[in-house]
Amino acid sequence: MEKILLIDGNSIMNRAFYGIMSNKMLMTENGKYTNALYGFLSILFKNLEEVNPDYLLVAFDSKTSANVRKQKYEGYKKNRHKMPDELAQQMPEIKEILKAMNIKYLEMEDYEGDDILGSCAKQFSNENVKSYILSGDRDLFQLVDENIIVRIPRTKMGKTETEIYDVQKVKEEYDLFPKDLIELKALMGDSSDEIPGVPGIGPKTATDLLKKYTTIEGLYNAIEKNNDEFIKQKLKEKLIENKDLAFISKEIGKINVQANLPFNLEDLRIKEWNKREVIDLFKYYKFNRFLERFDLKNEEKIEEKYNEFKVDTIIKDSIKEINLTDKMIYFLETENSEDDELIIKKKIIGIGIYGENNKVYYIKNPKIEELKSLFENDKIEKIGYNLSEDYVLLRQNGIKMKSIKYDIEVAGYDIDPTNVKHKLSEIAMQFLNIDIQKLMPEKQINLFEEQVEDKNEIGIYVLTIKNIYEKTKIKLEEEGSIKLFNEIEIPLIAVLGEMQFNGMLVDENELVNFGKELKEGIEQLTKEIYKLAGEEFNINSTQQLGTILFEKLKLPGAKKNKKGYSTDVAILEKLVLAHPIIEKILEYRTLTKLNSTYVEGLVQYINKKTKRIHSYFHQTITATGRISSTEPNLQNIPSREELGRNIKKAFKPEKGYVYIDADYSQIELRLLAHIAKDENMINAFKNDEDIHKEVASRVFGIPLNEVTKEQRSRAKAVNFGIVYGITDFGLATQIGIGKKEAKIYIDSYLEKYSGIKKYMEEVTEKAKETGYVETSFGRRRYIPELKSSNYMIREFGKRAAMNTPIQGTAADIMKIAMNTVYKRLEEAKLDAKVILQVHDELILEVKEEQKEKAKAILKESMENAAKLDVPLKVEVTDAKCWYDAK
DNA sequence: AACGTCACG
DNA sequence: ACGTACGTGACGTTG
Repeated sequence: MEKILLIDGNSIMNRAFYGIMSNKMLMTENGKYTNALYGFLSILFKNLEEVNPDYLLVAFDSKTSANVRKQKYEGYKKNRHKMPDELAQQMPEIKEILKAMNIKYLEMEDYEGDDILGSCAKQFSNENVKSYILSGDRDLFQLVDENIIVRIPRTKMGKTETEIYDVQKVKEEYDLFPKDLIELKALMGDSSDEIPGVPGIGPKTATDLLKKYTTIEGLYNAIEKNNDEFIKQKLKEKLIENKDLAFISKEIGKINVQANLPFNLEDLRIKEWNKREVIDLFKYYKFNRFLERFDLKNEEKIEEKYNEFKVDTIIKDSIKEINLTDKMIYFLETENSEDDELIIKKKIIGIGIYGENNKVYYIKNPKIEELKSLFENDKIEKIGYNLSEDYVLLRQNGIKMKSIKYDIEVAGYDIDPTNVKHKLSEIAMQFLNIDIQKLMPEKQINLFEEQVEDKNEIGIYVLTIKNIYEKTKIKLEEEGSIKLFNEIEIPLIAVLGEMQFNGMLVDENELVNFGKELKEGIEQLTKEIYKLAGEEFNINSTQQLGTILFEKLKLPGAKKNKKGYSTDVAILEKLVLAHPIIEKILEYRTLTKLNSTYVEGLVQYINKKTKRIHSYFHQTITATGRISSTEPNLQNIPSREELGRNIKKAFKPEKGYVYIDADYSQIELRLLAHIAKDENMINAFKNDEDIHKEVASRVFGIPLNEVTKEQRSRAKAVNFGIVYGITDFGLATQIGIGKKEAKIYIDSYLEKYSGIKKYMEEVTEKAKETGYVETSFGRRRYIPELKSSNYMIREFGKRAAMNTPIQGTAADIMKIAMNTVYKRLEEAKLDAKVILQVHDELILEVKEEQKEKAKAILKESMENAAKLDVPLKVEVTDAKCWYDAK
């Protein structure tokens, strides 16, 4: 049920005035009284908090509103003290404050505040709204019913408390129902409002009478009919004598709930404040407590900051008019394009360039030649946001950006790679604590209702970039990440841009033909599965499949997940022998995965003009420093299974070119050996041993030449597990053994490779102390999970702490290698392009005659990317398609 | 949008 | 007694 808070403005101002005055007269410097304002707002905030209403109204008495009742009885409020000046001054002021807070208030000529509140409460009750009337006046109790509650604020020892009157509370206090209070007032009167009542009758007598006769009508009826044996003679005389007064009193004491309200419920819904205005008023009245309470001080600081953000945008027709000497902070304005020959489907439509003193030059539709001479000038260092996208945008206009100096998005990532913020507005919020949307000029609408462009938007982006640049640079230096940023990440931007621009040539026919085979298989399998299931269902629906397998076919080993039965490979593989349908489902899954993700999924990304797939390579996504690939993801093209590997046959270089494919052998294990400084493992790599076999020999305590295939494979799983931050459960499920056995393997491993054991202990310990772990190149990842109160989350934090330096250092090394390869290929002026990186694999597309040179450069660059206690080993092949590169 | 599943290193 | 190996992205279903 929705709630409305109805406030008796005069009554609460009155209470606030006298309540606060008794403590201390609040005043501003120029002698204005503010105590009633302050008190009113205190009471308002407290009640808003406690009631949490959906609607809100403040009702005031108007100058003439008492006249209606005065006409009926001239003594009504006749001798009431005039409002003291100190309070009267504050009445218009509270209304100003209410306006700024977007709170509706009302006064009506013929109705007193009470009448307005009563009318609202009764009328909105029909709209299923519960009313909370806030007043200092107990007259309002007559309105109380199951949907109307009266709240009376009370100051007690300097604290404001609230008394809440519902039907029961009224009954307890008056021994009468709320509606009977009208009758009560008719008899006993009300001295404060000067309602006469029947002279000589007090609360006790009145209540007794009403309990017998309910209403004054009932009472006088009884007297007329002489049914009045309980009424003493003297009392009876008083009653008869003052009958008129009693009825007049009833009439003027009764709150009018029939007022014709000049608004509807929805108009009263609580709205946001006009913060600016509220701040100004609170500052003027020196309501510091409220400024603090609503965090308006901070708001105030932001306002100041926003003022500092005033940008002066100067329109120029040509880039030539701008005098740039050594650096350029800029923002490219783009719009989406339909041109499906583009690699990134965006057009450059403007550029903003930082001048000095918050001046930004803006050029609409810059000429390509001018952009070219600017961006290819290596004397001018480029500072901006998401430069790898700009790189490609310019590249597809024939411009090769030189001298990339600073990317604020990459900077934010290097400061904290778990930052999920990538939009410029989010980065601005994070580092500058400003909402750039608020800085944007209001969009103007012209006669044709088209939005008029505003040069200032670009100006604001540029200024934002400049300020984030200055802020993050300091942070990078403080955290010791500046070297990583300058020497690894920044040079990589162009390489990633090149990779996206180059793309990978894909033979669409080959892919589509493979898709046809898959689809035939899928069709056949679908029929067989329906037959084996005895009905048709959606095989792709894990829910429907679960029902078929575990309810209809009653197969064993059902495991539940959030949505029903689990049907993943691990579960299904255990059931292969239980029912022939399982094998078909597994095969169906393989084929549909290949078809939808790798045939249909890839085909749609083949560029119409280049016939290539140009994936994005993201530098600011992963927690460890790896890059990621999207639209499509070329880092998860099937490789492990033969059928899936066929996809790679469609990836082939242009005629006259070959792929050079290099991958790091065991890079993560090598790094584990190096970082942990484990002698046994370092020696194994120095001697170029088969590491899995070597581990099997030590862990199982058998001579090298007696290690079986099975033992080697288990040792391999242990090696992987160690890098991930092994658990007995994880290892057990991976290789299909029991938890106990897995634990024996792990313990034995850690005993034989004690350096690794020590490293795992130390890295988690240090991470707990400092809150972060680091790679060998100073890439930092914070691991707040280590401080979690949740055991699972803490354990996860430990595994991340163990894994990140290894995975992350491998990522750093690959990035270094990529930078070197790119540079060396350029220097050697080879017809060779970097086209793909898959974490430990790097692929070039090279003119056939130059393949040996390129091979040597690739291998050397990768192997010498870092000097470690173990050699880095790289295996390199050339091939006529990706499939053949093994 | 969340979830389950599965492709990769 | 609990629920677990690290890091990703894409697809289909479901609500």
